[in-house]
Amino acid sequence: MGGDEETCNTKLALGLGVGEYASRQEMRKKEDHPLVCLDLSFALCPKQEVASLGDHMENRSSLRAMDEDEESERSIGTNNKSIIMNKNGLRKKLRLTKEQSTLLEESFSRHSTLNPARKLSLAEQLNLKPRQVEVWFQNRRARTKLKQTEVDCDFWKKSCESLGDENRRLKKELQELKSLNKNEASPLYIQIPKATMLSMCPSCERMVEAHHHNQAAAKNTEDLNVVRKSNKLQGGFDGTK
DNA sequence: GCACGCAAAGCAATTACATCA
DNA sequence: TATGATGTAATTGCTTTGCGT
Repeated sequence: MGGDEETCNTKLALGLGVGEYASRQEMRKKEDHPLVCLDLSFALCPKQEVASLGDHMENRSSLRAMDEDEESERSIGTNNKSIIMNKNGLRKKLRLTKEQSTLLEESFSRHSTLNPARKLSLAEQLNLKPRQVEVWFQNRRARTKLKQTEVDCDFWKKSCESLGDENRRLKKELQELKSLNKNEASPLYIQIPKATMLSMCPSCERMVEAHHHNQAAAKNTEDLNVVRKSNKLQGGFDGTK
């Protein structure tokens, strides 16, 4: 963004936006008695900019977003990369096209993290801002993690249920043996087969014995950490941290 | 070698918009 | 048509990591 535009935005934000910015709900409340001056600040000074200006300029997240927005705002009017606002000055939410989603998914399946070069090239390819590509990957990683958590949760739930069943069965067996022992005083030695239950851990995809579940869980966490570390390393080789 | 500050990147939590039933 | 549920883009605030001084 050019220096002039930046100055303009800042002045508008301080003069008109800060203190006057309202959430959507507040906006709705105010619709009965709209303040004319608000429209200007909404249209020219997005929420995060107002917040960062109002709070503290050292907020790095906001500055990061601002930097990239400023960078891409150079292309305002030339394509659809700019922030689209509706008539109320509220940000219109982007919906990715099927093609964009497909390409992002393909890219994600190859590598779930981005390096700056890949981010830029994807953004260029998809006609999106680099920040939007970055956000998509972040949200995608979160979705993947959530899915995995659900799978893990399901697995442990089932494991818990079958362990309960096994426990009940063994208790019953013990009772039977005890009563048998009372009736027949003979010191008969019965070898009870070790209760073994094999199941597949969804995360590490190992066969684990039921009584080793806790150990497996610990190992599982370890494995995940190793994967995370190696991913980070790979990212590092790609040029990311 | 150690402490410090800074920037970049990632993540969790949350917000807010769009869509659908 | 209004409304609640759901999916997801976007924001915010924090932590971690690497690098220069």
